[in-house]
Amino acid sequence: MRADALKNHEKIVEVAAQVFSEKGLDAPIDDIATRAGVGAGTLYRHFPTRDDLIDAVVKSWMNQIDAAADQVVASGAPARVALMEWFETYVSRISRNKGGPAKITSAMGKSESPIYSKCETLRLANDRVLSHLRERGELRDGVDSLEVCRLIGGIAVVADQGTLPSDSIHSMLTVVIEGLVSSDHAVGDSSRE
Amino acid sequence: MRADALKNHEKIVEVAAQVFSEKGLDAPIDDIATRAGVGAGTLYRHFPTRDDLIDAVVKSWMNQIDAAADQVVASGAPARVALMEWFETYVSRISRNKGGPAKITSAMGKSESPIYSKCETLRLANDRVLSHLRERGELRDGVDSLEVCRLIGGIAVVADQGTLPSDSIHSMLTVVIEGLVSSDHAVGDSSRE
DNA sequence: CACGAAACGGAGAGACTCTCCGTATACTGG
DNA sequence: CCAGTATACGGAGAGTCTCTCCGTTTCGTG
Repeated sequence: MRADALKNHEKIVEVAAQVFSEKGLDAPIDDIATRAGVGAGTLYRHFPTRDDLIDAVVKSWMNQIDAAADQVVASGAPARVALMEWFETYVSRISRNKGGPAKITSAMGKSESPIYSKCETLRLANDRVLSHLRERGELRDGVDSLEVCRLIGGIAVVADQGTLPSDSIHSMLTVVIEGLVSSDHAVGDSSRE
Repeated sequence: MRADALKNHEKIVEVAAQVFSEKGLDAPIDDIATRAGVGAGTLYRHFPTRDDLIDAVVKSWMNQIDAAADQVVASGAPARVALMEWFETYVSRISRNKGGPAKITSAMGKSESPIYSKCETLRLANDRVLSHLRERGELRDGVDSLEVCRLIGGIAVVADQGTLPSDSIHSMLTVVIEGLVSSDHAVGDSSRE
């Protein structure tokens, strides 16, 4: 790769991250090109589709997902607490940019998507958390990791469009979590309201 | 209203229903105008925004929602069965057109939306089903009707973008249902897999 | 330093939304 | 039945965005 090409590549990703966080993932591509000081043609050569650009932007914070999952597993917290913490992290990460939940969740399980590898990272992290709880017998049978990702993704998508009361996400997550934990693990006192 | 205006109004709604079902709710407005044999100006005068048009199209099948809810209530089925039937109806109705789940669920609770009244119909129907089950003590405490609509809407949104395995929706609904039913109502044999 | 490959950039085509306003048509009173 | 007017029509066109094409510029090597 030529030096000027590399410089432009980095500049575009940097600016895209900025613009995406200001205007959401639907921000005009031309805006990004202009603000990066390159022509539209240059941007499209580096990133043929919008998803390729998103992929590059998202890459930087994806490893935080792994760390969060590992931490939840290591904490050894009971299922309800662990899942709530993990799911809230999951939702907040994919919701970092407006339009993010829809983009990411719709690419889940589609191996041809440019952002598939990021979705895999999410799914595998989720899998680690679920497997850990399953080993301890705290999870209902027949729970599939990909479906849980979609379920949580669905909540994030809904939350992303229009402003929900802040505790609304929490309530929805509670329902899902109750649906996931094994029924022979009674609800603790504090969880009931 | 002048006779020609009325005729155009009806024609536009009829064509829009057709086009929306072919191309989804994002179909070009101009296409609808052309196929209805009117100018763009005419269409926009009748329906200033896309949502106004969607509202008119959706109106026709919204009463089927009420009927479905009433039937589920009248059947007296146990919570898990009743909810599954109701939620599957809910999902399939709002998914009739591509883009429908997102449109409808994002307008949920936003009284300024042109399709708010349709969302209210959905929410109230859902409320009837939930209230009925709550009276019979089959529902967990603290379940809010609007949040359940959003939760199911989230599943529908995810299902709407990209083709999911057909039983995937069923599995996700199962999780939500398990999270909604009261924990002192044990799972029946057939529901476990 | 010169030359070929690599990269640049912006003009412009195509798709879509939405408005504006000159023209045409339906209704009403005489 | 025939104005006259309010109402409605329609499509040209401006604005926005995406994406491509290709003439021009720049890099880096021999």
